[in-house]
Parts: sequence; C-alpha cells; structure tokens
Amino acid sequence: MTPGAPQRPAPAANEPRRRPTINDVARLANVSKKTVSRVINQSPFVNKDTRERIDTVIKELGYAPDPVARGLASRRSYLVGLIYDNPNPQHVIDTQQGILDVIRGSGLELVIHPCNRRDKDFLNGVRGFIDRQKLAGVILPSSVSEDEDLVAVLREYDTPYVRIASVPLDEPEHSIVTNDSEGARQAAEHLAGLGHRVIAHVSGPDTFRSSHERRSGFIEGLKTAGLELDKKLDLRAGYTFQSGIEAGRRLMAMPARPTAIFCGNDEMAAGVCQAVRETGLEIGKDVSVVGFDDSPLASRMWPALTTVLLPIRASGRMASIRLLGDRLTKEPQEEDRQGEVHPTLVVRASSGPAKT
Amino acid sequence: MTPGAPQRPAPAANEPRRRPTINDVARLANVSKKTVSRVINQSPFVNKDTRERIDTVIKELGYAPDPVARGLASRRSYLVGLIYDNPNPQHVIDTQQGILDVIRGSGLELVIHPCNRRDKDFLNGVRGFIDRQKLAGVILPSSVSEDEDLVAVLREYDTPYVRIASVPLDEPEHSIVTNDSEGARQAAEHLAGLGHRVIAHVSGPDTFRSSHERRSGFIEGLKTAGLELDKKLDLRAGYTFQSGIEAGRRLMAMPARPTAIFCGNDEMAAGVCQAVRETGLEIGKDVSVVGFDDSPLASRMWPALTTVLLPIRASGRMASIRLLGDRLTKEPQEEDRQGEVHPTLVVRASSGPAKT
DNA sequence: GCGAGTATTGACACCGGTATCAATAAGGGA
DNA sequence: TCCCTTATTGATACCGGTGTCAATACTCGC
Repeated sequence: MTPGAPQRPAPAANEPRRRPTINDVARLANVSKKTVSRVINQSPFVNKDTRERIDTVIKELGYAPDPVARGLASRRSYLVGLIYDNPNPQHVIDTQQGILDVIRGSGLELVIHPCNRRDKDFLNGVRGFIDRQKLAGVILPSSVSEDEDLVAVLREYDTPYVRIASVPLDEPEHSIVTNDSEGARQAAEHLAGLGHRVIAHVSGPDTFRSSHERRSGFIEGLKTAGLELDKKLDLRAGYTFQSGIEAGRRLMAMPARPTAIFCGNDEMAAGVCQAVRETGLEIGKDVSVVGFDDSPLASRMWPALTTVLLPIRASGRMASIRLLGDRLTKEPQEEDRQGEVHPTLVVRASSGPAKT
Repeated sequence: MTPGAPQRPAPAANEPRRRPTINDVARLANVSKKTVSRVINQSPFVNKDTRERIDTVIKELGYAPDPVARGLASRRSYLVGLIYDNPNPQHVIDTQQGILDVIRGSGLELVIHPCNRRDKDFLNGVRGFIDRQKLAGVILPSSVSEDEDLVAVLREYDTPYVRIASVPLDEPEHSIVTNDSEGARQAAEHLAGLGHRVIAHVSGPDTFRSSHERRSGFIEGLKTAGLELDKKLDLRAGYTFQSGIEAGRRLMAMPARPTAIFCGNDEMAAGVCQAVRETGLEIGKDVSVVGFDDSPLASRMWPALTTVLLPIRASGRMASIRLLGDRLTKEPQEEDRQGEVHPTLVVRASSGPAKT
C-alpha cells in the first residue's frame, strides 16, 4: 500500500462485510486493545485525550463490540431470558414488550423460554437453558415467579433474576409487585356501590398466589361496603374460558342467584357471561359481571366487560430495570424505577345497577 | 497430585460450579481438543474406537459444548431470530410456539425482535440486531415477510432466513406458504351455501398481501357459487377492531344492506358485530358474520364467530425446519416438512341461513 | 534534585471453541 | 520389502473480547 492510501482498504467486492474489531480500533488509534476495551467499558482510568482519540476512531469505523466475544471473555452473555408458563397470550406479549421497551438500544437481546410447570421435566429444560447461555439475567413473570424450585436453580447457576408477583416476596430487591388485591378491592367496591348485595366470586386455581390475592382483596372490598362473601358463592375454577362457563352455570342454577359476579380473570368472565346468556338473562342488566386483566377480549365482547387493568407491560419494564440497571445505556423513566404497579378498574357495560 | 489421585478434583465447596470444557474432555480421553471437536461435530474422520472413548468421557462429565464459544469461533451463533411487526398477539405467540416446538432440545434459542415498519428507523434496528448477533437464521412471519428492504438487509449480512407468506414467493426454498385465499374461498362458499346473495367484504389494508389474497379467494369462492362481489360492498379497513366498527356502520347504513359479511380478520369481525348490534339486528340471524384467524376472541364471543383457522403454529414449525434442517438434533415430523399449510373453515354461530 | 505515590498504558494469558495444515500410522501394490 | 495412499490425529493459530499485573510517565513534597 502506498503511503497516503486510505487506511481502511475497501473490502473486496463479493467478500461479505467484515465488522471492525477491537484490534482495528486499537491499530488506528495507536493504542493497545486493552485501552480500547477500557474506553468501551467506561473505565475511569483512561486519559481524556486518549479516550477522545479512541472515540473518534470508533465513530469513524462504526465499531461496536461483539457481544458474543464479550460473552465468552466475561462469562456473561448479552441475553436476557424470559421464562414463563401458561401463556395468557396478552400477558406474555405485554411482558415481552415491557422488557424490550427497556433493553432496546443497550445491545441486549431477549430470549424466550416458555415451559410447562406440570411437566416434571421442566426444571431440566430450564437448567439447560440457564446453563448453556450465560444469561445476563432472567425475568420471572407471575406464571412462574412463585416456583421456589425454579428460583433455586437460578441461584445454583448464579444467574441474576427478578420476579414479578402479585404480592411482596422475601426478596424485595429482586421483585416487582403487581398488587392484585387492590384491583379486586376496587371491583368489589364498584359492585357494592351499584347496589348489589348477592355477589359471587369465581377464582382461579388455588395453586396460584394471584387467586388468593384477588379473593382476599375482593373480600376486603366487600367488607368496606359492609358485605360478606357467602362461602357458597365463592367458586374455584381454572382461569380458563371453559371453567368459567361451568362456574357460571352452577351459579345460575342456584336458588339465591347472585346479581353480580366477580371473576379472577377475563377468560372466566367471558365464560360466565356465556352461561348467563344461556339462561336468557342479560349481562349488565340482570347480572353484572366483572373480570380481571383487561385483555383485548374485554373491550371486544358485547357488552364490553368491566374489568381490572393490570399494567403488565410496565411491570416488565420495571423488572428489566431492576435486573439490568447498570447495563442499560439509556436512562430509564423515573416512573419505571418503582418496585410496584397498581391495578385500576375499567368500567364498561357488563356491570350495571342492581335491579331493586 | 499423587498418582492415582482422582483426575478431576472436586471443586471447592463455595466455588460456583464450573462447566466441563472441551479441554477437560480431551485430557480425560487422552486426545487433542480438535479430535473432541470432531466428535461433537459428527465429523466422519474419527476412528470408531476413539469416538467411543470420547463419547464415554463426554457422558461421564456431562459435557455440552458452550454455544457462546462455538459462536465466536464459527461466526454463527446458536440463536434463531424472530422479527415481526404488528403484534396480533395470537399470531405472535403461535409463531413463537411453532419455532420452539422445533428447536427445543437442539441447543438453539429463540431471540425475538418486534419492530415497527412505519418507523423509518426500523431497518437500522434490524440491522443492529442482525449484525451484532451472528444469528443462525431469521424467521419472517407474514407481518414482515413481504418487506423487500428487510430481506435485502438479511442478504447483505449473509443471514439465512425463511419467510412465511400468504402466497408463494420468488424463493420457494426460503418460504412457507399459508394459502390464505383458500380459506377465504371456503368462507365465501359457506355463506353462499347458506343462501346469502348480498355479501360484503371488509378487508385489511391494501399494503398487506394477505388482504389481497383473502379478497381474491373470497371473490373466487363467490364466483363458484355464481355470485359477484359488488364493489360498493368491498370495504377497506385496517385489520383493527375500531376500523371494523366503522366499516360495519357504513355497511349497516346502506340501503341495500348485506345479509352476510366476510372480514379479513377476527378483530374486524368483532368490530363489525358490534356495529350490527348497534342497529338492533341479531348476529347469525339477521346478519351473518365470518372472520379470519380463529383467534381466541372468536370462540369466546357471543355468538361465537365463524372463522377461518390458519395453522400459524404449524407454519412456524415448518419455517424453522426449512431454516435449520441440518442443525436440528431431533428428526422433524413428516407433516412439518411440507412447505405450506392450508386454512380450514370453523363454523360457529355467527353465520346462519339467509332470511328469505 | 530525589523518592514516593498516582495516573495511564500495554504485554500476555485466557475464555472455549473451530480451522488449517502438517505429522504420523496403517494399508496396499509393485 | 519399500514407496505411495489414505485414514487419523494433533500442534498451533485464531475468533474478539476481558483480566492480571507489571511497566512507564507524571506530579508532589521535602
């Protein structure tokens, strides 16, 4: 190459583009690769002039460190894991979105790992996942956050994690709280305020903490209004549409039929509505129904469903910030630094005044 | 260490577990790491005895190659990318599931990258994603598969990809076809068979190939039944619930009101149903409505929506198999090796005989 | 002007694999 | 029996970063 020729020869035409490496930067900036490494890692032990010179070269070259190589050397990849069970599609999507809201632009990527907790082999699946990739961290939404065996595996492999749960956990610094009970309380107060006195509850499975939280919040709300939850009107179902239909049928068959029904999620609420209609009664007039989640279904049903909005996406953002704080390049929104979200009631047409 | 002492000293108690590496295997099997590498990569140039000896050690140690290190050395990571826009949550989830069905157990992971094609910067986002990770491959579901700029970027970075599209593309070996028009044709024949003569169509945006496919299939189906699609009854909407409501209102306001409406997706169908109800008419009796997708919404609505089921999850499986064939450890199902899926009509209560 | 303390920097090994190519061993034909 | 092939194997460099620790350069106090 003659002197004065361009420092960076154009790659041969058909040759696939080659990313500049730390070595290229070091050579052009006339420093060692270690110093470049210091600059990209924001080490304070670099002379200002040197730093600027290197930064210039980095910009010129469009250099970006290779996450794979970094991962190998530092034993920490740039991958964030999301483990979940029980795909309530909207929850999953919202959580994914929330995480991506935060990590986008920081060179981190989101790797998803759905699993099935009822499958006795699921822990091995997770183990493989954790062990293979040296994840930067893992986020555990409510569908798995209460699984202590799972959390034990994460600890065992020394993988950082944050749990999203309906209620505060032992490790507040590793968790985000969604305060489900608050939402259920609002639902109860809403129905009581409409004049309902015989109010039923259809819950999710007892194996979910959220079922308990929503129930206890509901009971609390009733109490505020001077009401109690009749044990016979407190039904266990399965968080599914079908189980909602069945619970609804049982309620409709009761001699002292409830005039309002609070359901632990929208899926069951939709099922309950179906059962109510089968008996010829009108939703929102004869029987009020309230759900939980504010899933897309809720606003598209007819009549539209009164429900509790749970800010899942925000909880995903908060969890990621907790998990990755220092590895994020962009400063997170102040409101997303909180450790909890609060549900709100969305009133639609499925709940109306009690007939007197 | 005295001779006869255990070859592999137990790690100190608190020391975090250290994965066995290829060096450990090589030492114990008394071969070079390259030979071990050959074994794990199924090279044919290894003596049978040697291979067996190494396999034994691998099993004893529970050794598994480190995907990060492999990625660095081979310039191909073990990550499969899924790029999508416009989250119809169910599509997204189904596609994710389909991919995971296939790659699970092969040491590959799924990295998701939602994007927004209307954002003029979206290509740069994708570029960063592609460039940083040296993806094993990328899957492009229908929401992005027709974006030629995007595909150009993938080619530019020499990243393998498979597109899922409603209609055959130029590169059949890199695509999976969902044959949307077939489903629309069935919908048309179904409605015509019920005696409807004035049938409307509410389509998605013209910018989606799927909108055209569904329309043309629908027209074809009508033709089979000796009908034509009246231009005034062929409305463009936006694939959203809200746009469905608006389209429905326009249709209901027409002097020659249609007795049946085929919608390009379930979201719009739900909106149309709402508009129909606003006029006091009954779905399935006065006006029949058919959707497309068989989203969860369809079966939970009241009355339940007749719709076209698109096997998205299967298309995700097929796409992954196309993409990764040789890198998969488990033999794929024969039916998933096809290059196309076929929609089927799911008849529910929202479509009924035309009133005479 | 000199020794000590602090600020910068780089040489080199290493992370855990893969690629290249030469070296060695085994088999076959003349 | 000897040379040439073919089958196996390993030495070594390399992928693109990070960690350790020593070396060098300054600055300050006396």
